[in-house]
Amino acid sequence: MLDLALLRREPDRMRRVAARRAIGGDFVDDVLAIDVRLRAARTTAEALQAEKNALTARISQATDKGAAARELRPQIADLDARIVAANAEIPPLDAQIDAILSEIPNLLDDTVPDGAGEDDNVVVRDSGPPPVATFTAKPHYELGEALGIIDFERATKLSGARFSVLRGAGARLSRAVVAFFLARAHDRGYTEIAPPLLVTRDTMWSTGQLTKFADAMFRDTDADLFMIPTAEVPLTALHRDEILNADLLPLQYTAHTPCFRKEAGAAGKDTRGLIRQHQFEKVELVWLVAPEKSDEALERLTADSEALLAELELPYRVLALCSADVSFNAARTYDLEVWLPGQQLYREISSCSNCTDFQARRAQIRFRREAKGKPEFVHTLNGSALAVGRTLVAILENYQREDGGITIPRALVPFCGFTSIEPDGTTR
RNA sequence: GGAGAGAUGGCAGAGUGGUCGAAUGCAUUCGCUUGGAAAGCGAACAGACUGUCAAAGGUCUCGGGAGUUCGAAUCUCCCUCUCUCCUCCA
Repeated sequence: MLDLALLRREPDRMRRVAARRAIGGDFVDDVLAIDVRLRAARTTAEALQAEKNALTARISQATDKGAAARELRPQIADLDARIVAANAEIPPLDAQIDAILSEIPNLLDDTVPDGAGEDDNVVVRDSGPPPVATFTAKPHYELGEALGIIDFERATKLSGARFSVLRGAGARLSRAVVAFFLARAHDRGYTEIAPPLLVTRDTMWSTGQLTKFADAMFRDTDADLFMIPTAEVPLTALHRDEILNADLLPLQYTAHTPCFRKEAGAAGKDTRGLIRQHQFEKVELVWLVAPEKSDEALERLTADSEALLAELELPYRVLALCSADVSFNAARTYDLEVWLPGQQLYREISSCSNCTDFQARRAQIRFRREAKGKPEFVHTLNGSALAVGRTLVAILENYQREDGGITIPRALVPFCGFTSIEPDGTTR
């Protein structure tokens, strides 16, 4: 949620952001026009109310309250009518502003490169050129099925398209990846959380997902609960409606959860393999920090995610998303992309964003610098560290052997207890 | 799913129609005291909006909404949530 006061103060700034994000900027003038009317209506109503309160106070102070009440009743009745009329104007105006404001995306950081789409994202660094293979690498879905560790056919039988069954070494490897990610997050100071996977509408709204993923979410309509599309939601909303002590900051949380997405807008895209599933696992990192620390926090959060790829010795690159590709909540985003030799392309495996005060304002997450200080909004950041399914994909494709077997990355061996998956699906 | 109890400021907890945004205690902050600290004493201490250079001031909020009344934390109705017991259950 954008700050209305900021919009009022610097409308041109929002107009520029709208242009850079390639969305229409009419809403700026719409909001400002409604805001003028709203404030006028409020002032009028409040002045009348103050008048009435003064009369009521006179009755309270009178010795003969009954007499005073009888005497002032006509005046009060007249004020009442005018107050009702003045107040009636407020809710519709309020609702109009809320409706517009809650659909406006976050401001963009000045460092975000201009661009019209994902092709304009800027590579800021990489782990070097992807290695040249000595044989033709296969895509992970062929490898997985041949090894008997991923079963797409039976998943479809159980649940339809975009689901998968992991089996044997595949399931074990996946679990090891999660354990590895969580262990590293712990080492780096994150507090592990095991959150609910179903959250209320309020929670979902508070982190900005209800707009962004509105059609993309699975939900139970009876209880009006939503299945989380990412652990960002419960982790960020953990301190919703709280005023934190400054010495608690920064808060660093991690969680391993399944994520559920309808992928309604992705019909026909990535239909093969583990890349785009209705249900996938992810380890998420979330920071709550003081505003002046969020730039630095984004670098550290990104570095924490990046270190996992480096330790797994997977080829990757880091992208600064361009203005048109930065998502609704974020002011600035780094994507981590991993090289997939089976498909000869880089693929997103993590997205690390600084959401500044945008989610904090929706979720009312504040902190106080001093005992008597005014509450301020925290800045929230989130990033994947990492997407588990896509990590599995990357491992299969990058660590495949010519005979169809898989070598386990060294860093993972202590977590899964085997060093390879043989062509027949057994482990060594 | 059945029955009952409850929801007040950071916490605990008073307050059943009128100077109540709210006693008191704890916590916190500042001052006095002290060589320093503790104790003691004094003071400050909810959030939002509006207003101002800054103030003063104004409006709203005692889970949420509607109502009764000149006036509601207090009375009425609806909703939500929490707790306890029973039932069920990993």
